[in-house]
Amino acid sequence: MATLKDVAVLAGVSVKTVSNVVNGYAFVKPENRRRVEDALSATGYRPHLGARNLRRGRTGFLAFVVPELSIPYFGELAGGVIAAAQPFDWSVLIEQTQGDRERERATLASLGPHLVDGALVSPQAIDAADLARPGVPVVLLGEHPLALPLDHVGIDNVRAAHTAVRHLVELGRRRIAVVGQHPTRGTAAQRLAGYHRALAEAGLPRDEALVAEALRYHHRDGAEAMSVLLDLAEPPDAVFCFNDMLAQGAIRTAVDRGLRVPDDLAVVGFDNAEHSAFSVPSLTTVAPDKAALARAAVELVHRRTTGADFPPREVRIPFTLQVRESTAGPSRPT
Amino acid sequence: MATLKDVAVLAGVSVKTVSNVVNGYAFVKPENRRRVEDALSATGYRPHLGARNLRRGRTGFLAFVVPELSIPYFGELAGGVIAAAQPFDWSVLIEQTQGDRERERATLASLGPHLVDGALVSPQAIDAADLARPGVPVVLLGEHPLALPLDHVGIDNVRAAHTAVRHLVELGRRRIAVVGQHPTRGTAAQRLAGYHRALAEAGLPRDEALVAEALRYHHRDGAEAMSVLLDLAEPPDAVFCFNDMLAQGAIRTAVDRGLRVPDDLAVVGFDNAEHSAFSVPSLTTVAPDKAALARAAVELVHRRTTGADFPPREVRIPFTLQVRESTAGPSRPT
DNA sequence: GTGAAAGCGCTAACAG
DNA sequence: CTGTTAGCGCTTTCAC
Repeated sequence: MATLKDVAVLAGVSVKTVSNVVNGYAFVKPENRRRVEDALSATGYRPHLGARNLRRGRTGFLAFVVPELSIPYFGELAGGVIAAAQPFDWSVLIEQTQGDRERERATLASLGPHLVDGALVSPQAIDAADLARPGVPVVLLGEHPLALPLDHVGIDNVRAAHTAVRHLVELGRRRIAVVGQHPTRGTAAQRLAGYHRALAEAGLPRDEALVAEALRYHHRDGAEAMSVLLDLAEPPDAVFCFNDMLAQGAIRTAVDRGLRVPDDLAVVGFDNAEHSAFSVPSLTTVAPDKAALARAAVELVHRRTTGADFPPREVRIPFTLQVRESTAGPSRPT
Repeated sequence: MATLKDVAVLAGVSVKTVSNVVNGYAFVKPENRRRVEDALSATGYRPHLGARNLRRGRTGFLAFVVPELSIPYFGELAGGVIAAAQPFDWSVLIEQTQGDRERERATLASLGPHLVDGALVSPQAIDAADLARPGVPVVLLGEHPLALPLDHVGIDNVRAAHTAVRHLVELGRRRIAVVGQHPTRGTAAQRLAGYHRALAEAGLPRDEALVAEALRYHHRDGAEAMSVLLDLAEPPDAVFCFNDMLAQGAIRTAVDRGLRVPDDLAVVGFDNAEHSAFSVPSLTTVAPDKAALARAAVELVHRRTTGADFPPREVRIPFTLQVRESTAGPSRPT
């Protein structure tokens, strides 16, 4: 590979001049500029980003820490983050933690300024003590487990859950269950709060038996939780699941037991995975604006990396409730 | 951040000695080793990977070039690649091309040895002329568009398609359609060949009207293609889709038209997305061993980066046909 | 065993 | 406007 020096020798100028041309510095003698440009294309020169960044004191990388890329929501979000980071000349480094607290801790700890300029984190299991700042700006994306003074970009989870459950109430459902309660996940607590608020407003009693836990938020977890709920003496007539995979798993269990969705059981999900618009039945779900989420998070962490100093920001991204067949649809022909 | 030099000064030794300790060089005087280790933990030293790699002449990065991370198949694959790259101390750089030929070309061209040590590529639209080697080892993953002498890791697409279609034949289906034909995608041609072979073996006629194109392989494309197929004078009684999203979209259209799956229309997909085991009906699909795919590809590109010289390798990863409700299930109660 | 010094490819002072 | 030089943080000869 050609280096700056090679180009300089070929063009008969100094490295500085070549560097000036490469970096678009305006004041270069036209004659020299031409010769440099010729040499540039003759050698097929490409700057060594590592060396440039070493010199500039930046790394050129942004970390995106997620539980698993195989969860469609994070896949979609990651795509958005990569796209949003491009204008800032950032390459995105994706780190998977499997939602494991120890790995989240280790990952965060390893994220020094040597490796990345900043980080976007969707923490699952981590708690306050673990979030010792890794020395680079961190913006929490989606999850915000703690009342910590950290930048956060997300939707209003309490309000979103409230909207979802109120929708079920308005459809006349009385025994509304929830799937996805989680011991440490901050958004789970917030969504549960929104659920409780909606119940209270509707004058419906709380029933702890209707709150089902899920640890991994995959289809299987939703299916299993639903199974337990349907075994109750008084099974629910509706269920609000904390993500779409849980919801699809829940629907699967309901159908296996011969229930009709939404007639016997109405189901609401969360995240609006692409699939949910096409499933049978299609899934009513809370739809955050994922592209806006990614963009806002990248922009915020960028401002931090420029040294901007302001109090921790809480950025709220809009969401909508996508009403589909799993709550409002025609009962499917049999 | 502490540098090697800082540590050296604190420990009262030279940089070299510190470097030796950090890199696990055996012969360091115990006394010095202790002092260095103390200084190391006192300063919280972490090596600057960029600088190390600059010096070592490697980048520490592996590129993974995909159309879109929001496609669950690529999300799952990316997760596997990240995991498989870890043992080689590689961070994975994911590049999205949106399946666009120009962006694929540009991405490949930008992948110099300055940026990454190697690349894994799932090319969608690119053709021979564009695959001018970017100067680093490239391994094709999944797709292999051309009869080019390049390393390739994938499943036997002809055989996989043949297996899928034979399954439909054995169920007694006679008008078997295909969704996902594509002008440049190599795997599409291979899957079509497998389809034709299975038809021929069964003594079924070819009918060009039963071959539907799809450009983006999302749900919507499958839904639209299915719609056209169902409008035929003689609509199909089975359809083989080139990925699971197309298949789910096709099912959606069938259901919307009041057809029963699998009774009126049997559907087979490709990729075995996690979702397909839980959808209603669950989807019969070709299931490649994705973890093995990722592992084999990473290992192969690693061997290339060590300078190993051997003729282009073709690595075949096993697959299975997951038979589920969309072909063999009970007709769903109505 | 360890120190001094060179240099990976690049940019930023600083002269000129 | 352009050349020279130092140095980002690290590893690696090469002496000692």
